[in-house]
Amino acid sequence: MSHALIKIICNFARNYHWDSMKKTSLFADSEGKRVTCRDCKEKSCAAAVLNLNEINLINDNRTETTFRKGDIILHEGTMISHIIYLKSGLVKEYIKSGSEKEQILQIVKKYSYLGLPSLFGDRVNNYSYAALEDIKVCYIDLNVFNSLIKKNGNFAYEILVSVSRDSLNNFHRFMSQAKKKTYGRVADALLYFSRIIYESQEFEIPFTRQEFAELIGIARESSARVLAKFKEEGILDLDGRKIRIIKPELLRQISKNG
Amino acid sequence: MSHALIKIICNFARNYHWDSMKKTSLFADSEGKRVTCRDCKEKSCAAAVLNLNEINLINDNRTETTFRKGDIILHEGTMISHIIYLKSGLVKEYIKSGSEKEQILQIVKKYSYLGLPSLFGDRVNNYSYAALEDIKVCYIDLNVFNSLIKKNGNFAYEILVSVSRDSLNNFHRFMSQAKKKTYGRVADALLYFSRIIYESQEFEIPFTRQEFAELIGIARESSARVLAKFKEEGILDLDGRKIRIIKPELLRQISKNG
DNA sequence: GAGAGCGTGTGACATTTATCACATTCCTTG
DNA sequence: CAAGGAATGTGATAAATGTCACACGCTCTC
Repeated sequence: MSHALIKIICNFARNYHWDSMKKTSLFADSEGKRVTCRDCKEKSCAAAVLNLNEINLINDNRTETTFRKGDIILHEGTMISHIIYLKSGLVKEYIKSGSEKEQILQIVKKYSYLGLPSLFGDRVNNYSYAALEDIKVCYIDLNVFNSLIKKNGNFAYEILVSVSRDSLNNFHRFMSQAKKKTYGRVADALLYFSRIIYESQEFEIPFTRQEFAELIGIARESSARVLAKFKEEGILDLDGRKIRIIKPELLRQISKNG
Repeated sequence: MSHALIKIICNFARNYHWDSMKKTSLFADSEGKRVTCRDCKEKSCAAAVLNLNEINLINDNRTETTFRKGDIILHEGTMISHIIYLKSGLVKEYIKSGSEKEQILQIVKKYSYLGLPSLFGDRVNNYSYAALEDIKVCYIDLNVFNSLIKKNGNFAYEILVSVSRDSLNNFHRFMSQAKKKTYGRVADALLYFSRIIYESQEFEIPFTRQEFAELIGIARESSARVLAKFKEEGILDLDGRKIRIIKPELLRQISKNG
């Protein structure tokens, strides 16, 4: 069965995406170890880290499901029972600090796992997750996932890459929040949405101004004022929740200066 | 050679420490896989994840060295050439934002690796490291370390645990900074030193007031005022850089309220 | 022991940012 | 379409925090 078309885990350099044959169809050689991705242009996609048996093992122990916008996927404090992989859509990670209003921590985009660090910690979900739009997720059996990590060092290595990258990203993002003033924070948030979340100069944030302000840790009114000033200065175009960044270099400048 | 006394990597639940026979003497059975730690009381220490061959491989490819207080261990921007493991002492992790004054990110204490997430990222050191006191470190060959991760899934899993735990810790710490006001930040910093770094109510911070203030992202004068107020309220005792926390529960209260 | 240099604490003031109040717009629902 | 409520923008004000200035005390050196 050389070069058979198979369901497979495709290393997308940054993360994995679990998909049906249709979306990430891959060719595998007779051992199922060397694969070629038809869709994915990432170089590291050329070699998958799982063999055919491992791939089948995962496919036999995963379920796929959908959530509607606003649905809660995970509650903080609950035990981790499955690995949850986000196939499509955006998810917000948040905590409810003492039954008050929620605190948004970050936005998770597709091709990411939800709460991976918690898995290797105390196995209790540290954060809650809710869908910002209609999403698709995969539930993977915890034991299967863990045994794969322990049996297949290359797979473990790729997971390490994923966790490390998230760790560094979060570190940078929070550094910025902890050390910067209002203008720098807003600029950072806009660049974050533009470069990391939407990868576009133009996007529509899935938040009210209130939530947006809470995300970056300032007051609602302050965020409105800063956005208005950015618009006035021609840095961006503003239409409700639609934002178009016109002069990203100025935002970077503002971010740099704190 | 059943139960031979060997040099070994001992899983200290949170991290690893590399040590000579003298300090972490372990018994291993004939395969060298099951070990018992004589000193360490941690439960997870009962089973090491490396066999005798792997242990010897690492011991043959590591060097141990010391740094003096103030010495720079790693410069940001340089390529990662070795895994650096901190055997004893405190190290500060910092960045030099644009040749200006340095920005301290965190304190690293013994039994930690330096810059592990960077290793699995782009292999460039993201941060600089300098010794806050006289320290001992181990340099481990990068290829040996990586091949161990890929060949031994259990070892990889333990590294994953370590990276994940750091990631969660940092996340919590920066959350606190990003969302809290001056009093909450100072309280957090004091609890951080007391509980995580020194594990004691009484300690001497290795920083000037200026550096302390920069670490938590406030002005020097503000930190002095807050500390003075804490002293006035009987929350702590203050003598220069020596700090004795008298009422930790009040600090936790302040931290909680922002 | 005198002086320089650094780290530190504290008051006065300036700036930033949050809070409050309210008008306007937008969206939903009947 | 009308009405109500939520979301938003903006001015006035208060509170928090940074900045500046300066004095004190400690250490080091000559």
